Amino acid sequence: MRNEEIAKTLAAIGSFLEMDEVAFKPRAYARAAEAISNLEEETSEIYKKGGIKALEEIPGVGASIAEKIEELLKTGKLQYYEDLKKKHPINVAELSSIEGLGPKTMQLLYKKLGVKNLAGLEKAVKDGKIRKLPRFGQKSEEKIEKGIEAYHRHSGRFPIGEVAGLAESIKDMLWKVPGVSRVDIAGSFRRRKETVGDLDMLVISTRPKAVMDAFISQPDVIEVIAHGNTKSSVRLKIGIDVDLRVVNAESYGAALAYFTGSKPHNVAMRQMAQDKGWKLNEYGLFRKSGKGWIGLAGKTEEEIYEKLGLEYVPPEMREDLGELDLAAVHKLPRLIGYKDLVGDLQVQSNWTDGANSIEEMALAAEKMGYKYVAITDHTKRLAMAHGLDEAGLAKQGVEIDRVNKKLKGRIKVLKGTECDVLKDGTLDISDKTLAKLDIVGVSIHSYFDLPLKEQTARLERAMRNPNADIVFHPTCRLINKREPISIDMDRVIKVAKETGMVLEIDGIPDRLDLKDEYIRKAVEVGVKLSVDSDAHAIAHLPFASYGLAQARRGWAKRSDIVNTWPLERMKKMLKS
DNA sequence: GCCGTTTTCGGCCCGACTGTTTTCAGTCG
Repeated sequence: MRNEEIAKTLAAIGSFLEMDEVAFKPRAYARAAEAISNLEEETSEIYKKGGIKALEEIPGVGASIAEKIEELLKTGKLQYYEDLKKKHPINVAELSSIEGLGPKTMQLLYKKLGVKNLAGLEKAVKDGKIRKLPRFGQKSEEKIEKGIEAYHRHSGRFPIGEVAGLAESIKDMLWKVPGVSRVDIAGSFRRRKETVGDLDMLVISTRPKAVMDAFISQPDVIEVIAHGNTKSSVRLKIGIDVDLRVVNAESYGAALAYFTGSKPHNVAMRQMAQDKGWKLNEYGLFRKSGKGWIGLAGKTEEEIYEKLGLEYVPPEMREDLGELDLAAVHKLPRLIGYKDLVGDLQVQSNWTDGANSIEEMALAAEKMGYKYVAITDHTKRLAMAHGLDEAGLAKQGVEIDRVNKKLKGRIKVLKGTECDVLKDGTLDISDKTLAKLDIVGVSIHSYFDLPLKEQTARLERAMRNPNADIVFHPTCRLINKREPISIDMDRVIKVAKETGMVLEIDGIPDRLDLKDEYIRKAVEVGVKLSVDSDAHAIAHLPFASYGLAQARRGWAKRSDIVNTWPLERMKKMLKS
């Protein structure tokens, strides 16, 4: 049983318990569900390795829930859950994906109208039955109807690179509204999570109404979900929701921290405030004084962290994954900066499937401020990309020599390749040819569905080739499109450590591969990484910044990323 | 049901918006 299914089951239990008005347990189950769905490793693997004790190590999972997970893993069923389902024959997982529908509403719809699932809900809406329920009216019914439409249109999260342009354009639009003196995009976007579910915008304005009106009348708005004085919420054509909050300057920092999240990070922060007898909310940090509260901080995020005795935590680290412990002792790692790259180690040219010539790519890389760029075209197995063979690589080398001569002193073009890893782990270019190149990236483009053991052995063999330097996009995933290959990443990291192999963070928005969690594992054991754009055209070179964001989310320092280093040092680091 | 540098009992984040109510419950983030 996969994590997703376990999480869904636990979440459903939480909802059932909420219907029964059980105290505190619903949140406990919801938290456990959240924790499971955020795990990178499969719970079944954790259980296989460490048994029930290992399950209890998962934050939010205690003895009781661990037992229930064990039952699910062993039997594929859970009696406790089955009993609850018998009591409430409601498809909670399905219905809870409808915006605005919580456990209490589901229960009411079931009791009064017999609604058990989405199909039943759609029928009830169609028959106009919902508006007649107590506490319901025409508007509530319409809201549910719109929720159903939205569900059919889009359910899921967007890769951050796909909405970045949109987010920035809304920000620009808000800036132009009279009275606005600051705009930020908060939420998971600010934390640079690989995908975002919605966008949270924050503004300071002397004229809130003007901002709200401008916001809800943007051309792309297809629905206004909420429209108040301090908060509005809209749904855009592409299916993403955008929230906007207007706050005053005095509490801007508190609001920015609050709406940046993550939720667990915020909860932990608030707990810290509470432990001091203080209160932290989106308006500021307060201490009690007689009947009222006195503000301690709120204008900036920095002063809130400081008052709580914490080092300032960069947004990318705010996931409650240990950063607050380090912040409390002022030992946060100094994360790699967004301007620290001096080269790009994966770039394709029009010698294979790229759009631009080697010289054009080199000049564009120079404009990015880089000192070097590796041309890494595909190799022969990738026929669809017109991959190069040994002779092709030799010919390309001559052209690179020519460009280097021309651009001498401006930028250095490195001879590289994105060499295909064949099914058995051998490379599809001869060692003799590879040995002549500056940089050999290896990557998998076929047989994505080999079993774990075989796939891991395949990549390991490629990594042990003495000419191989970097593993490009190691897990081969495409966000929202293709699952990562089944591979033992602990093993890959270990082999990288042993062989001096570099692992890549590919910055293409729907790759972001390695992902943050694996980056952190690699960084912890001292495996070196590269952050590349994987550009197939000049316009793609800035993709590296998405890779940098993930590097920061993986707590990488400048020293962990080889293409922040000067050329000679970087080359020395590479194998042979 | 979980959790712990005030711990193994007694706490558990908190406020805005909506729709339908005349004071609040439900949902969301």
